[in-house]
Amino acid sequence: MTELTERQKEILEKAIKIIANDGIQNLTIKNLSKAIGVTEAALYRHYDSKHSILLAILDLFEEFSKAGKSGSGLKGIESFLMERYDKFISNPKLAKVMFSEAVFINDKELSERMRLIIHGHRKELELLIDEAKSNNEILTDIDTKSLFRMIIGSMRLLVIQWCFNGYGFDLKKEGSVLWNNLENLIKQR
Amino acid sequence: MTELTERQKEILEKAIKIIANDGIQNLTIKNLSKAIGVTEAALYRHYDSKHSILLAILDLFEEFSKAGKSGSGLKGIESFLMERYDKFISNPKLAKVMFSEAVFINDKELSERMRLIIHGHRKELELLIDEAKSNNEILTDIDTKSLFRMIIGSMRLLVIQWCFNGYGFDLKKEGSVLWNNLENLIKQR
Amino acid sequence: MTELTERQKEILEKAIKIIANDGIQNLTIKNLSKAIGVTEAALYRHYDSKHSILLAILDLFEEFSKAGKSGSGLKGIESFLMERYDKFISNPKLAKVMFSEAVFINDKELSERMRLIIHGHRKELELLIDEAKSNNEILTDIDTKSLFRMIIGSMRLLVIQWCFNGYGFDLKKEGSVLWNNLENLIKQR
Amino acid sequence: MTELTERQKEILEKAIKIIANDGIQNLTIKNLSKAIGVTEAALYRHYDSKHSILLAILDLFEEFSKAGKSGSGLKGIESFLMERYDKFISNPKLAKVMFSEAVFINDKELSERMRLIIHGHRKELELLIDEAKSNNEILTDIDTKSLFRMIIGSMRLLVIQWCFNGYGFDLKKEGSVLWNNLENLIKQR
DNA sequence: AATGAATGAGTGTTCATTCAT
DNA sequence: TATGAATGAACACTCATTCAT
Repeated sequence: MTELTERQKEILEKAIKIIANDGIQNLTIKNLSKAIGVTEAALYRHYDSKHSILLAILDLFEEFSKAGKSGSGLKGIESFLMERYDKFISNPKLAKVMFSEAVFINDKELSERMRLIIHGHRKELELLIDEAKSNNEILTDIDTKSLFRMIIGSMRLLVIQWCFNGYGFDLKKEGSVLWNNLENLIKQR
Repeated sequence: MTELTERQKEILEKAIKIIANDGIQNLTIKNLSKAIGVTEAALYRHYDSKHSILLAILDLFEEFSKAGKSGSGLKGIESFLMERYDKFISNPKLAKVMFSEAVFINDKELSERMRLIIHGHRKELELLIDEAKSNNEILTDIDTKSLFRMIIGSMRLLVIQWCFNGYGFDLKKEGSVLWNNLENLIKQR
Repeated sequence: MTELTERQKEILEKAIKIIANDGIQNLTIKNLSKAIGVTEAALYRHYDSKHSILLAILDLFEEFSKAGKSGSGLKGIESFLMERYDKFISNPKLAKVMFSEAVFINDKELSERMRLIIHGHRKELELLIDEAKSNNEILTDIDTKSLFRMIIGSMRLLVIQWCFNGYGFDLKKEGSVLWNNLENLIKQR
Repeated sequence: MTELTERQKEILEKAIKIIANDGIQNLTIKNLSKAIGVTEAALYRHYDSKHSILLAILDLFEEFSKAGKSGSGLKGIESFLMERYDKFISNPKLAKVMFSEAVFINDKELSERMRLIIHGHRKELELLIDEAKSNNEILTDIDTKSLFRMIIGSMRLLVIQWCFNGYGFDLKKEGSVLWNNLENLIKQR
């Protein structure tokens, strides 16, 4: 919420990079300060603990994954997906960290916040799915939960594959193909 | 694949439990030995390093996720999924760890092995998908990659939800519903 | 209460020595482990924190200052004092630490326990003073609080002088002189 | 003895407060600057090190405990005590710090100066005691050292009790009672 | 097969202090 | 006069591992 200083932005960016590349276990104050090129003590001018750095990363998640609310129903689902692909492309490392839910597992406060963010996304998409059903745009005889799992599950797997392949393919294009195929399947014929 | 002693089995079981509940960061020799009820030094009688314990967990993964090869084509896909659900139910903690790919991220050897296991699964399922296409059991105008992402992606998300909900719903039943819905969508009409 | 191991005794002894000679501020795990001749980590086999080492020192205080209950009334007061002088002589460093109440000031738990120990001593001595009054052994027209302050205050100052003079005089002898003088003053004539 | 600026006075006052309340260990530049409401760096405009702040506190001690030289012999002793009680009441926190000799123990220069101040007081009072003896105002068969220990020891204990009780009783009144009682005991009859 | 004691490297964090602005 | 940013050393403590018993 509060404005971040340049140093704070740098700290978060480098921290995300470390987590994405080498795992949470390698996010140490020492590694982080080395990556930035200052001493360990210097970090504490900008964040008063490692924990607060992780909290700030979660703030970034939240900011990052705020929807643009463009469209409703079936169109809205597509926007939801495509917007997310765009965002992931704009910050691939952050995407990788976001999809490693285990990252925050060992801290009650962090994992709870992560849970809330994910929960928010689900509610948002389920709403769009129900809208699309009401509009008779998609099949109504498949339960919303299953549709959600297909849509988000396949997207998640695609993004994970992209991350673990070193971002080596065009996520947006593959994402479009995936969605077109899925859309055709669930569309009301 | 040498036989595991009782103690070794106990060590792996407790290690998996710790990772699943509290994250990799809390898998320390101290925590592990405490969970088992021996001294830290005692662990080294059974495994000669923490690294080799993690390797043994990956062996378990491999063992665990070996397919029973029952059926081909569409029937094979269903068996593949249902078998997996059964296995996850039989060892929920291991399931949780398996789906946290970030767990092994910070060790080249471990993450490479993990990658290979996942790759094996993909090849296996892609084969079944192509079979089903050849048999004209499922739509042929959807690319195999997309089908794979839908099938496995939705399954993964379902299992993750199950894990993070504390195994609080009937995974097999929900998995069946999910598959039936998806099967109906992709079946040749 | 629980038996101390040889190492634990050594740790406490060296810790007391450091506090007595160089102040609480110099009681660091590093200094302490160096004084003992082991690594810092080794200390944690024997006490699980610096805090618990300080608590153990307070246990020692308590043990140390338990009265032998020899005598009542005026005789009891003398015994109380002489026993204490004997104890201080038997462990001069501990005496020095005991008389630096500020040592534990910055820890709620420690300072509270210290307070209780001191309070116990006061009650004990006040009882003896009141007994001596009842027995008509000492003047009854001086309030007990004042008598307590004279007796214990002068003893404390003597011990402090002894400590800060490097234990350079005969505490027992000086203590006897002090007490004889004070006794003559307060005795019923 | 150069004049202190307002800021310097404030720094010393807050430093004394911190030492009195939370112990020397909590007198850090960070805590001190926070208490004053400036940055850590700002302190160094006014004192060039933590050490020199402590030295300045000792200057204050010296200033603080300079006798008014009102009276000689027995009257002088009373004045000595009552003046001190007045001063302690006027600056209770400083009193508390002054009676925690361990505060300066870990610095050769500081502890030596403290020793000298205390030594000065002793000489001063011993002079008065000897005067009172010469005047035949007090008993001459008690050695001066013992008298000193009774007078100063009991006063010290009273002040310490006052400090650790949160200054919760009337020090002057209790001090008068104590002295009257002691005076009656040692007066030539 | 297990223990108690130890270790060297590393953990997150705080210390007093400096320096450019 | 004061600040924000930095530093090197130290802080209490934990890590995986070793070794004699």
